[in-house]
Amino acid sequence: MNVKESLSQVVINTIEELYATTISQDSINIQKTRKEFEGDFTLMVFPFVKISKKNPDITAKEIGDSLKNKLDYVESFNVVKGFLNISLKHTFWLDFLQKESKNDTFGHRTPSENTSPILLEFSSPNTNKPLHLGHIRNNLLGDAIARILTANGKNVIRLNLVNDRGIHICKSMLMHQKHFANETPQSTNTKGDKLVGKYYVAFDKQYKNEIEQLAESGIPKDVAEKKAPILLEAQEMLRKWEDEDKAVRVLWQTMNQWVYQGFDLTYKRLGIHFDKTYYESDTYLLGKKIIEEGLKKHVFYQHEDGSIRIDLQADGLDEKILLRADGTSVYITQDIGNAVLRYEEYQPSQLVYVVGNEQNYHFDVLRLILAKKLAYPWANRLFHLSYGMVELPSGKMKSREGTVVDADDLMDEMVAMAKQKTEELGKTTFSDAEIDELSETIGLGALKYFILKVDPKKNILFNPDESIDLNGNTAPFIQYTYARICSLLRKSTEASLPLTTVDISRQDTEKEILRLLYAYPETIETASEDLNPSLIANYIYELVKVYNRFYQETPILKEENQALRLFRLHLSAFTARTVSDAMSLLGINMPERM
RNA sequence: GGUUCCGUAGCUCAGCUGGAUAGAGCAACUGCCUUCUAAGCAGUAGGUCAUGCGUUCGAAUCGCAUCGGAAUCACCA
Repeated sequence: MNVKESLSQVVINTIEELYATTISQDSINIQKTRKEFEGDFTLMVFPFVKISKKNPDITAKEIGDSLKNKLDYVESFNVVKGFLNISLKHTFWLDFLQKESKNDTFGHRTPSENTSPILLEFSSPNTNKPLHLGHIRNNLLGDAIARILTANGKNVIRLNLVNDRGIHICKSMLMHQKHFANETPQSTNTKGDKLVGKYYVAFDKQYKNEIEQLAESGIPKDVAEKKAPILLEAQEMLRKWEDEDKAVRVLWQTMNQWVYQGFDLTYKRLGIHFDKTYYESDTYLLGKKIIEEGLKKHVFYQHEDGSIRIDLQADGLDEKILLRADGTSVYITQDIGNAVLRYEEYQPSQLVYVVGNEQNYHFDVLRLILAKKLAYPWANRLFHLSYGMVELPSGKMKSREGTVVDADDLMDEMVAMAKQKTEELGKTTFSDAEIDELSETIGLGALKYFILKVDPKKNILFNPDESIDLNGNTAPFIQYTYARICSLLRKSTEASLPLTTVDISRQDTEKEILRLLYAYPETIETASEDLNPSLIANYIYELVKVYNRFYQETPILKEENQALRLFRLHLSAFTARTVSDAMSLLGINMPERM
């Protein structure tokens, strides 16, 4: 039981004794004392004044007296208006440091293998174009959430669903066949996904030209968009693919392999991996049977044009197509099938989808159909982790128009910036190889932190001209703090000596650091429950900021009192470990020197 | 038009299960390296928390309305 819990329990008992009223846990609000007041934790007593029928100050004092009596670690308290500020004995904090600084899994829950897993789908790329900054956000969020859930003791299975078939892939294939048939990644010395992406852009260019030409010959634009010869050819190619035409399938296999080889490099550099990868070409027929069964049960109905539909107007949504008139499936059909497949395969406690907020409506429909129409009792376990778009000053990124920030280019740029900065600062004690490794750690760290520190549901504005900062609330700032502590520990000859008794009752900054460290487990818990890595990032920043103030203002190795010196050393080591652990939950590495 | 999300300092963001005087970073200005790594620290300046009404002892936080922005309402994924 942690302090807040035991304080809460005693408050409940006290209110019962003093005022003969039973209150619930929910009505108790205890938080970290604000730094301008004295104390460690603060209880709001306003909710109890109606019960006590006394003014807030008297009520606070009565509760404070009781807490002090009943809990031996409560040192004192003060009352400011209706706020009861509770100070713990300094030995409480020393004990905490002593115990947890040796605990390698501080803040983590031990993983429970036997519980039903959480399925976490993320990334889910199309194979017709390379990954861009928007995909980076998706991948980083998915990866960080997987790590955070695991730290909170959950059994997480990372899923990727690769969209490897469809008209968009045919567009790239067609352009390759028509204009670039001799090209391979090797022959052009190009990353496979980049090469295929080039064809996709080329298709769009030709398509637009054809529409324009048709329009000039007097054909209305909306008709031209459907009749452009190049589009018809792509559609024909998709039909051949579905008929398993050998030549088309071979080309498709070949080009997808190119893309996968490219993606693998990008994933590897980002530090992303999956436990299982599904391919849409294997699963795209999945939902059809369920729809047909639903039709028999009159959950769905057949429209006069032959398509199968569902009317969701009673639930505030619209009519939705589930199967086309020709019997082929649409996206929602596949997702219904996928969800059922996954449920049957894993019996998950949750199915989380990391997908952009542009698909909010889609997931509303999906959950509604699964829950209300198909009556799957597990449908409420579906959770759409909806994140905001990454926008440029010019607006949304569009692959087809080439207005994207390419994932690989951005990583290169960040690493180059880190390297330049390192050289500017005159870090001369590193070998070339060490500089490269350090630049990778710093550059990628800066990128990841930049993305993950923002609340997932908010849009991110990325200005390529300003790029990503390396100062202030950034990963390099945090990494630097870590490296400085590592340096202290390397220099000290006492780092392995045990903590000894020391009076820290007046060490306010140190106690503030300890209070923050104490909050690490609950931070992981909240981030896990909310599926929100930004809570971890903000926590780290707060901790590091206070530590830096301490580092700057207070002698550590140079402290003459050995007991105090050891205390500060242990505190520093514990901070470094916790910061590093928290950063690892964001997938960010830490350098021991920088 | 319907639905959902967003609106906090010049810019980028914290703070939101209601709590004390709304915080950081960037940009600007001022100090601090003969002392543990200055990728740092301290300070100055910058706010009608979009607006209005309501609920409450207490509202940036909750509710309603209005205004602004985004997404979506596909036989695309």
